[in-house]
Amino acid sequence: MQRHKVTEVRQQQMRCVDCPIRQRALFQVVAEDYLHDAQSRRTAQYELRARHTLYVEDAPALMAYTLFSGWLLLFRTHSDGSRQGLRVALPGDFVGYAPTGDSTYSHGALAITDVVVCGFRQDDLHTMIDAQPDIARQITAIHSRYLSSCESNVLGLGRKSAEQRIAHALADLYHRLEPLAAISENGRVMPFPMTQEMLGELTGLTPVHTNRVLRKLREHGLVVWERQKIEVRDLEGLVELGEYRRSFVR
Amino acid sequence: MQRHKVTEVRQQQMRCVDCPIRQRALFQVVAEDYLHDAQSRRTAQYELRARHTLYVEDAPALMAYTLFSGWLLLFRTHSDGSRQGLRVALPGDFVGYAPTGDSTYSHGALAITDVVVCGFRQDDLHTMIDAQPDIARQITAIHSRYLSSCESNVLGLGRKSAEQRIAHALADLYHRLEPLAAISENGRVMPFPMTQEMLGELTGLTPVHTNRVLRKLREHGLVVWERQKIEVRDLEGLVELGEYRRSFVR
DNA sequence: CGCCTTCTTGAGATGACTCAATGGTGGTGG
DNA sequence: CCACCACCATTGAGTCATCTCAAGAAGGCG
Repeated sequence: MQRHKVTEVRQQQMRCVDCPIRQRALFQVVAEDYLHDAQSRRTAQYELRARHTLYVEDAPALMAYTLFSGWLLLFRTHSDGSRQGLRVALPGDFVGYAPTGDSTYSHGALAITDVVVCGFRQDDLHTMIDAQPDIARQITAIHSRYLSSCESNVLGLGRKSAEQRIAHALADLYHRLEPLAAISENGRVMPFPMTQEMLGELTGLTPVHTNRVLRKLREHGLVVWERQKIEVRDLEGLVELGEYRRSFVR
Repeated sequence: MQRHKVTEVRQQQMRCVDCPIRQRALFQVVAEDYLHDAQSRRTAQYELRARHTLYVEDAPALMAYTLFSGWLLLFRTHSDGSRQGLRVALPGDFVGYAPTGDSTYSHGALAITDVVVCGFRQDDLHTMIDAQPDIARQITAIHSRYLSSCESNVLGLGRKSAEQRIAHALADLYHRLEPLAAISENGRVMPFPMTQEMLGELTGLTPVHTNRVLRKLREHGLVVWERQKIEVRDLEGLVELGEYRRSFVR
């Protein structure tokens, strides 16, 4: 437990870019013709600046989003104002889905970097699900992965040391960034637009302790923190320390 | 983090009671005729004794289960052998679902009490989903609730004190037992078949500290622990301390 | 060029853990 | 029917991981 207060977050009116779906992360298995149908629905592309929120917890869940570019931090807020990170969403991820029309978001979503998303109205998604069982299967599959990843977080926060939790988080991001071709050629440097404070929110640590742990990881020759980047010196060691299981994320 | 070792768990061959579905917690919105179809599929009722596992993490997820009677503890195991509880499943809950045929269980399920479950083959569930979008919607709704509850656990383990976490867990169980008519008439006593050790697993605490926290809660006049029972003296206080939000569970 | 955010390090406090021992309680077998 | 045993709950004493408060250094941006 910790009571560290978090830097304030700005709210921003999203600018609608209003162009059709470019990517189909959500729709990989959907037939072309149906995808065409999806495009005719009121989906739209939005831009959001870093440090602004895409949606906030407990608000009516009107839209769900596929992330096109940038990173999002999904989080829950504690009564003392501190944030607990739940998951980092990367390009291709599908966030904010709610199963019924009257649901609220169970968490907030904060733009770590500038972000482009494709928004879907939940109503439309529900209609699509009823028409296309494939989509339903896909959404349950997505939810299962998130659930599994969330369970990993519970295990980590409940049982693992700070070092293990950070190692796990970094190994996770590395393995999820790899298929996005976001890792440098030699496989050592990954982009890391989060602050240490955010990494602490994700792993349940104070910024101060996060920093100390990163120093330890550097001293152990596992990773080196650089502004906006992390050099992974020993991926195997990171995976092993964090007890990262690849299968749990995607 | 804690390294406390957990008492060993027995494996048991499940006895198949081989009688048709009696309850339809999973199928509340499914048309009667389809339910009939479901009964013709190879669903079966099983009994499992307390302290035995229904399924273990990483095993191929062949079956999913609707819990008829008894309590289950869903958990993940840490490399040091300690267990982290994820959720207590109560009668009516649907557990062990996997979205694809080749998935493995992301967690284990341990019988807290003697238990009766109805087992479904995942293959059959998938077939049913494809035929009946309603079921898909229902499963996504169930998953969304579990996900939300899991997110609450992450928030709790990351940000809340031991007292708050235990208060949250007890408030949660109280509110979920109420609709099952499991609370005593005066609304004060709830059945509590878990050991303090298990409650500690669920809240990320050692048995010893769990005990101390329960003493504090008693001294504050919130709850009184009795063998197999908990007397809730101040439900409001419990909810407030644990920051329990009813909507997050069901 | 100066301010603001982020990172870094030190020193001390504290919540939760570990080890250890005692006391109930219910089940089981002689 | 009683005695024993296994499991669970309880309490004490000491340790350790992580937190808090505090201050300084290092970049980036207007």
